[in-house]
Order: sequence, then C-alpha cells, then structure tokens
Amino acid sequence: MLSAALQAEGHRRGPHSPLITKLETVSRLSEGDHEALADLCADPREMGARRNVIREGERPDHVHLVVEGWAARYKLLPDGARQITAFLIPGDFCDLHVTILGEMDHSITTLTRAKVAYIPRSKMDALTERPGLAKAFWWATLVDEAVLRAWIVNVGRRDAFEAIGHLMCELYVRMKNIGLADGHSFELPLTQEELGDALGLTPVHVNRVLQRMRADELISFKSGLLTILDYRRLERASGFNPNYLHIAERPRS
Amino acid sequence: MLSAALQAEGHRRGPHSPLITKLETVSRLSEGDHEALADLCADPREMGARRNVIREGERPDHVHLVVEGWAARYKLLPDGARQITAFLIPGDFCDLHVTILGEMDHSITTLTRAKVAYIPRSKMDALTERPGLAKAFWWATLVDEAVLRAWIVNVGRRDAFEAIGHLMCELYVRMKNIGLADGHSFELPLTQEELGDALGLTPVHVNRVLQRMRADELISFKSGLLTILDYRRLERASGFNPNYLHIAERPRS
DNA sequence: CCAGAAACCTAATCCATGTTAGGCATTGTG
DNA sequence: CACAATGCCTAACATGGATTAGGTTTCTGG
Repeated sequence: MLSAALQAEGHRRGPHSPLITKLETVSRLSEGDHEALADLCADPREMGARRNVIREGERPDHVHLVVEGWAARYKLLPDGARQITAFLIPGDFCDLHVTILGEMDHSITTLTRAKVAYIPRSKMDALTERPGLAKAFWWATLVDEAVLRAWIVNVGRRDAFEAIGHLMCELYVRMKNIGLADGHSFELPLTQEELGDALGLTPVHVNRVLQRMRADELISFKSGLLTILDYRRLERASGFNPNYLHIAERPRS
Repeated sequence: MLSAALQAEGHRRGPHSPLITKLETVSRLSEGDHEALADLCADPREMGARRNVIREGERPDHVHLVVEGWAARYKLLPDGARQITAFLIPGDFCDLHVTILGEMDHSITTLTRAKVAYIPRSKMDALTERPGLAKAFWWATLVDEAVLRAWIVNVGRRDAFEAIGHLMCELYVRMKNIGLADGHSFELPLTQEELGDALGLTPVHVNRVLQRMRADELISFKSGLLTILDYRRLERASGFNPNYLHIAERPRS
C-alpha cells in the first residue's frame, strides 16, 4: 500500500506546487508565469515548529510564502490570550504586499516544521508586472478576505460544535484543492489548544466537542490526521457553504 | 452655534471627499487622481435606510462605493441569525474587485439613508491604470483585511464590554480620519441590535453593557450620537491599539 | 397630531462555555 | 531506557451572556 503522502500526490489536479495549483483555480497561467512561480518556491528556508516567521511591529522588506507545512496568523492580547486569525497552508502568502502597509499589525508563527520562502520586494514587483499573476494575487487576497469574514461568522454566531465542524470543512476543501487530501482524510497538525485559539474556545471545551463528534461518528481525529467520516452530515451540521472559497469545482463527497 | 455637520466640516484635514481624504493617508495623490476620484462620487444613487445594496449570490458588473451614510456587510445563517462583518462609512468601497471573484459570498445593506455610487467595471479598470490609485486601492484592501482580523479578535477573545469599547474606538478613529468626528463625538447610527449582530451578542446584553459604560462615565450615546467622554480610559479598557488601521497620525485625545 | 412601529430598557431564569485541577498517554531526547 | 515535556482527557463547579417576556420611550409616516 502506498504511503499517505504518495497517495495524496496521485490525487493532485496537476503535477504542480500547491501555489501554482491554487492560483490556477482563477485562470490558466502562462508558461512564463509557471516558471516565475516555481522559481519563488525554489530555495525556501527550513524552520522548526512554533518558530516566529514575523512579529507584530516588524517592517519586513520581503514577502513570506509557505511552501510546506502549516503556519498561523495570530494576535496577542494584553492578558496573554491569543487569537489565531488564519491558518496558512502550502501555497499561502503570509503577508502579500505588507510593504504597502509598512508595519505588521499581527504575528505569524509556524505550527509544524515548515519550509518558508523569503521573497524580496523587488522580485514581487517583477511578478506583479505579469497581468496573469497580478490578477491571481488579487484573487488570492480577496479569498483571504472572504475566509476572514467566514471566520467572524464562525466565532460570532455559531456554537462550538458548529464552529469546529465548519473549520474542518473549510480546511478540508482547501487541502483538497492543493492536492493534500486523500479521500476525506488530511493532515491537520493542530493541537486542541490551537483549535481553541482559532475559535475563541478553551482547550477543555474543544476536547468535549471533539469527543462528541467522535461519538457521533462524524470524524476520526488522531495524531494529526483528520478523517471526515460523513462529510455531508458535517457540512449540514455546521452550515458550511464553500462558496466563499471561490473554487469553481466543489469537492465530490 | 454651528450645526454638528458644519463643525465636522471645519475639522476635516482637507476640503476633499471622504474617499480622497482617506486614500491620501497612503501617499499624496496627483491632480489627475483627485479628479478621477471626484468623478466617481459625482452622481451617486440615493437609497433609503435598510435597503439591499447587493445580495449574496449576485454577480455584479459594477463596484459600489459609499459616498454618504452607513452600510454594513453581513452574512445570514440558516437559522436566520445575522453576523455583520464590516461597517462601511463614507469613502469605503463595498466590493472592490468582486468581478475577479465572480459571485458575492455575502450581502450588503444600507443602515441609514445613504448615497452609493455605482461604478462600472470599465471605469474601475481605467482607474487602476494610474499607479497612485492602484497602490491606494491595494492599501484600502489591506486595511480592510486588517480590520477583519481585529474584528475576529474582538469577537473571539474579548468580553462584551471590551468588544463594544474596542469597536467604538475603531469607528471613532475611522470617522475622525475622514473628517466626520467633532472632538470625541461622532454620529454612530447603529441600533443595539446592529451592534449585537456585529459582535455576536444579543441586544439585551449590548444594552446592559451600554448602561454600564454610561454609569462609568465612559461614553454618552443617545439618538445616534456617540461621545467618548474619556478616550484614553476606553482605549485602555478595551485593549485598543490603532496600529492595524495603518493611519500614520494618531488622533489627539 | 395621532397611531403604529421601532428602539430601548429591565428582570428572572437558564445554559453553553469557562475555570480549575488534576490524571493519563504519547513522544521526543540525552 | 528513562524522564521530561507536551498533549489529551475528565470532572466539579462558576459565570458571562442567552433567552424569554414584558413595559416604556422615541421615531416616523400619514
């Protein structure tokens, strides 16, 4: 039997990196665009788990791109509480165009061991000269924004069960889209505390809800591997509608 | 004594429309840029309060811009609950570059009587040809994103008192920035229900918190006019840091 | 200027989630 | 191989905010 990683490889839409696969959901890119993007991911920096990629208040002169592994955006409150505002998976830019804003207003940390590309501003500017990529970057930014809005709904108006289910559905669709889901399983390297920090819950309560989801036979979640046992039911139970991810093709279930 | 509106006029940074005033916080714009922007706001559509500007699922071929009055982005849940994800004040685009995404994944409604400009896509494309405006639009989009992140923190990790205080501070700074605050007063035409829908609270609880804020002599809030009686204290009590709005000059207090 | 609607305010009760305080299992490491 | 660290799990109890159900005040349109 093939390893999970190799199986996932076999399910990819194309032979490309997550970044290219993702950006091609907008519109077909040219050969030159492909080369330019592949070049970006060429020499990433390897980082350990839970390392700062960049911190609030810094003024980076380069852009970060997650090539492999998971990272998270977060803000710290005066009392030390943490709110995660985004999970970054391969192909996600950490801070596209921060240079326009100047100073980071939040921090980014790796969650797992990861490969992160450091892209100088000049290179980004060159990429943006290409109309296909300029449009693709706009698309990626607008989708990030849409994800933030869905996140607000999750935290503001859904109860813990729905919110966790909704987040799982979203991450499943995103992972599937870049070829990193195998059937209804994918690597979800999040602790219960990290899930809580994302959804404004305590780890204790996250645990309660996960137990219930297991008892309901909705999911199996063990040592970083999530399997959604009944995707339709989870989708319904959490009010998930993937339209905000703006991926044309919905994943089959 | 001058009317509130006229006084506010006197406090403006420049003689310009909110949109121009706002975009000039990034970088100085050219004469031509000014004219192009002024042209945008020239012939807005007048709308009543609580009218849909655009609804989830629609595929607009033009962009909307709030010229006067307030609007809000929101999503409805299956059970009818509403989550507001943004307040739009004069100078805010409702859906910059939706045309890239195709379909709206949320709805927008006016909150007050309002003037909304309808800008055809072709006109937007022409504007984006101007490097100064292209950069300004990127800036506006990135700030919108930063506001969404702050909103998540508000809903996820702050209690009701802090969250309401934080929102008031943010709206104050934004209104001040476009010349629509008079001292520490500004028009905040939101019902307690709308505040609740923004922060994931019930109107009952919003009311309790407002009463407490009044008792603490932090604010006065009556018939749509909010006065922050002690800005520093409100800022501290709610953990507000305006850095995420990326406005160079902090408002004096 | 009147009537109905909308918004505001309040009180009593309830519950989803937080808090505290552990014990247990797994994993990485010298 | 052991032991420290981390993450997982559970239980008892506490609470912020929801729910329900009004009454009151303030708009608004005719």
